[in-house]
Amino acid sequence: MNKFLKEFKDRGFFYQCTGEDDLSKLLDKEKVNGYIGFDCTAESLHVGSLLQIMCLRLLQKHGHRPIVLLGGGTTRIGDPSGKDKTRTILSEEEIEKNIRNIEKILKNFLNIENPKTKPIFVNNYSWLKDLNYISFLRDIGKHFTINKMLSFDSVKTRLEREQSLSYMEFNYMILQAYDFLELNKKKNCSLQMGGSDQWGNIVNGVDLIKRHSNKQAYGLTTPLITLASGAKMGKTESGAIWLDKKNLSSYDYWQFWRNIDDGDVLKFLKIFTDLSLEEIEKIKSQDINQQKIILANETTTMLHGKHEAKASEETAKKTFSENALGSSLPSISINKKQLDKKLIIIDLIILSKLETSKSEIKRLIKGNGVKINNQLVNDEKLVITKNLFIDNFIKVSLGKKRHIKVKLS
RNA sequence: GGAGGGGUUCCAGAGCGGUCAAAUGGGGCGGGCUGUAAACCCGUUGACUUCGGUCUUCGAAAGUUCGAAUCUUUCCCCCUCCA
Repeated sequence: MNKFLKEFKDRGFFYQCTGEDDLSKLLDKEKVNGYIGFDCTAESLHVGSLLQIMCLRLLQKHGHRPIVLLGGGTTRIGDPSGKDKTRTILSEEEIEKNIRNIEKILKNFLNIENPKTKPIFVNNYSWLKDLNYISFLRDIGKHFTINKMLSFDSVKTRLEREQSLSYMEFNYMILQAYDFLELNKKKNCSLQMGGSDQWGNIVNGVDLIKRHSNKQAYGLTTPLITLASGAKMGKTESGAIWLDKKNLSSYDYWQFWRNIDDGDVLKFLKIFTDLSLEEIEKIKSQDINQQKIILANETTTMLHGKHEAKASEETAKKTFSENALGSSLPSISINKKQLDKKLIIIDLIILSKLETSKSEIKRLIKGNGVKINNQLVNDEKLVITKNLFIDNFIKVSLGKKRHIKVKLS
C-alpha cells in the first residue's frame, strides 16, 4: 500500500475511499494534488476542522500538494448537509473577511516554504461567479439526474421532514462536484478529502469528472471524531475551541488538550500530532498525565509555536501545582479609578468575562467556588482593595479550572 | 385532500385555572473523592435586586377571568394515520 495511505490508515484518519487500489498506485507513481474545501461561514476555524487540516498536512508530508478550497462561492449558497434549516446567508464583505482569516490560520499548519509541495489556496467564487446558466446546465447539469439527487441524505432528510429545501441549496451538491471538476482541470487535482458527511458530495465530483472529462479522480473521507463523552469535537460548553489567538488564548488551547479524556489521548496523539507512531508507542507507557502534557505541547506548538506551548505548560504548572501566577494566564487590567468606586467581587468577575450572570456568581460564592489569590470568598459584597494586589496582580478563580489574572494599572 | 396528536425552561419530558420560575431525567456549573481524568456522592441550574421583592419565560397574537403554561378564538409550525 502507498505510504501516505498506510499512514493515513494507521493514524486513524481513514473512513472510506473510492478506488482504493488505483488511488494507492497513483500516489506511488506521481505527486498528487489533493483538496479539501472549507466553509467560510465563521470568521475562524475551530478544532472541529483540525482533522481535515491534519489530512492536508499529512498529504504534504508525503510529498504531495495540498489544495485549500475556500468556499467563497458555495458559502453564498449554504450546504444543506446536516442542517435542518436554511442557513442565514452572509454578506459579501463578511465572507471575504472570513476567507482572509481562515487562510491565515491554515498557513500555520501547512508548509508554505517548500516550492514542490507549497499549498495552493483557491476561492471557488472565482469560477462560480461568472457561470453562464444555460451553458452550465448543458455541460454540467446534464450529468446529474434528479432521481439520484433526491436520494442523497442531505436532501432526503429535509424532504422527509417536510422542511423546505430551496432550489438554491438543492444546487449545492452540483456546485461542489463542479468545484472538483474545475480543480481537476485547472490544478490537476485528482483527490478530494473530507469528513464522512461529505461522502455524497465527493462521490458526485468523482462521477462528474468521469462523465465530463473521462478522467479518474478519487475521494477519501475521515470518520467523525467525537470525544469520549460523545460530544462533537470543537465545541465545549464554555465555547468553541478556536484556532486563533484572537478568539482563544494559547493557554486555553493548551488546556483543552490537557483536559482530554483518558480514553482519547492515544487516538488524539495519532491524529493531531506529528509524533511518529513509534514515538507514540513509547509515550504509551508513560504516566497518563504526562501523555496529556505531551499532547497539549505538541498541538499547541503546531499552532502557536514552541514558545507559547512552553509558557502554557509553565503557567499550568504554576496554576495547578503551585497555586502561583503564570505568565500566560489570561488577564485583564483595571485602573485605580475603578477601585475608588468600590468595585465588588461580583462586578470584577463580570469585567473579567469569566462569567456573565450576577446570579450565577452569587451561586458560585455560596457554593465555595470563588477564590481570590487562592483564598475562598464568602462575602458576595467583598470590595476589591489595593492591598489585595500582590505585585500589582490578583488572581481570580472560578472553580478549579477557570482562572484570570487582574492587573492594576 | 381527509382524520387525529402535539409545540413547555440548554435537551428530553411532566403539568392541564391559583400552592408554577414550573415535577423528573440528561447536560452544565460548583463542592467532595482523585490525577487539572473517568466513575461515584452532595449541592445548584431564568434575570435583576437596596434581599422586602421586581421583571421576563411554557409556538405567536388576541380574549375570558380577581388570577392562565393550563380555558376560548385566530394564525404559524411539527408528527402520525388514511387518500
